[in-house]
Amino acid sequence: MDAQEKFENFIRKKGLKNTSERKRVIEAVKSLKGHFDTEKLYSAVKRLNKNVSRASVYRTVPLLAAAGVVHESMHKDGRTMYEYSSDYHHHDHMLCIKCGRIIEFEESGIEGLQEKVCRKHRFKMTGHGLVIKGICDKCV
Amino acid sequence: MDAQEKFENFIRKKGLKNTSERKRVIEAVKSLKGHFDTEKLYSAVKRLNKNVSRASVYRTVPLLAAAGVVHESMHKDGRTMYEYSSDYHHHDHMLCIKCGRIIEFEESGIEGLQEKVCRKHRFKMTGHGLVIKGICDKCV
DNA sequence: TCGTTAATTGAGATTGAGTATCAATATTAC
DNA sequence: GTAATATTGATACTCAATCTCAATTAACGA
Ligand SMILES: [Mn+2]
Ligand SMILES: [Mn+2]
Ligand SMILES: [Zn+2]
Ligand SMILES: [Zn+2]
Repeated sequence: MDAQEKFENFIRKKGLKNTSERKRVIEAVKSLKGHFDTEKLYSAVKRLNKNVSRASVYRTVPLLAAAGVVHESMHKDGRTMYEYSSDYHHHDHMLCIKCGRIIEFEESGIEGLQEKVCRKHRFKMTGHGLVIKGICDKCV
Repeated sequence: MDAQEKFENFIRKKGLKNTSERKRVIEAVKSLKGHFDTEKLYSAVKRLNKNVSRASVYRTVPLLAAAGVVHESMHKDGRTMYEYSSDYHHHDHMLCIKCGRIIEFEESGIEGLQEKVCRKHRFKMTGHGLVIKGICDKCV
């Protein structure tokens, strides 16, 4: 499903309004490759000559996350990083403390053990994030 | 090893100075139970009638982390949370999105799989953090 | 103990990401 | 089209975190 369409469904279900500003923010999201924070998204909006205020960009991001158009991926330098993927499926991240490179990985064994731990604590998981910090092979 | 002693060794190795302000910050760390951010630590310093400026408290925290006196545990509301433990051993966290409760857990299977993934990517892990978000048993 | 050197401190200014305000405007349902 | 309501944007504001720099202090060797 297309991002605009996905967001439209969400908006309708919530009784919100599908404004041109929100559409323009989604265009900017699509133009970005990789991981980004809200400030970077705001820059992308301006770069595309879309006129959306900083306030509205900041207000739109949580909606995009709730709609599943973007995914909160990790924290870097105290900022929440997001990522867009048309066909998202879950993964975790390694973060190189020297060059800042982000490596994505999947490990179903870890996912399974997380669920086991949650059952043990009667904890209803809604999301999780694993970040491994260290030094990547290019920085040794 | 005591926290003061541990920090002293670190300070000496780095050629820094063991000031009374730094000692007072460590006293404040010891007075805190559980997880805290830097602002909360600064409050604790004041509560103990220790006179250390905000700037120095903020400057000291990264040193404490580097010395292993405190451990960076997770991000909550965009803030880095730390924790002190005289006999620290690694654990991960569940965070209840309703009440804010933090549950600690250990799962050696996950630790092992992380190492496996790192070997696969030739990544030299220096640290990691897993946060599971969801709803705790008291909030169902 | 004294003096030299470099690290550290603190008060206050500054930065900057993120939020609040509120009148003007746009969207939706009917 | 109209009414009801959500949204926008310019701007002011908040507040954690950092920077500045003169004054202070720890460390160390003579
Ligand atoms: Mn990713
Ligand atoms: Mn903990
Ligand atoms: Zn690297
Ligand atoms: Zn709870």
